[in-house]
Amino acid sequence: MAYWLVKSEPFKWSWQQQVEHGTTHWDGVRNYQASNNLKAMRLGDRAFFYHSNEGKEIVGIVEVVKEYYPDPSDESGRFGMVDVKAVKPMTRPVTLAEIKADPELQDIALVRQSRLSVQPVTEAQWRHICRLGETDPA
DNA sequence: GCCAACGTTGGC
DNA sequence: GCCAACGTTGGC
Repeated sequence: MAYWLVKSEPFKWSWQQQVEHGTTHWDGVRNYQASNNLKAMRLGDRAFFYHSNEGKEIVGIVEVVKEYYPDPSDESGRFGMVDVKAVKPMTRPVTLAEIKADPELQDIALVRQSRLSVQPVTEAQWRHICRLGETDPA
């Protein structure tokens, strides 16, 4: 299984809304690198749900329940989306400041390529962040 | 609100 | 195919 991180501005789409809706389309991605990461997602992969701008912290974990397919909101037909479902919240949110300050997380895309909205996470990074968030990584 | 980083567009 | 202009993201 692979691990990922997806970003959302809580004003547009918050973790709370994700929990209330259960399964949702992760649509609206209009960046090739992010889209390629969506394409690489497989059923059962997990992703951290990160609040950008407001909060700047990882607040929960979602699971991929449908693989890449066309995004009907994209008129150009170039971009797709996946479906994700809320799995569980982080017991304790893990902030960007903590991640930046952690020597073991210096290579994470969140630090190195901050604008990318869909990012890969290594298994080591996944476990480390789960430990910081006092959350079972499984 | 500012600005750095970076992606995209379009003229040539 | 280059690159200047412009737009967007997102941290601060």
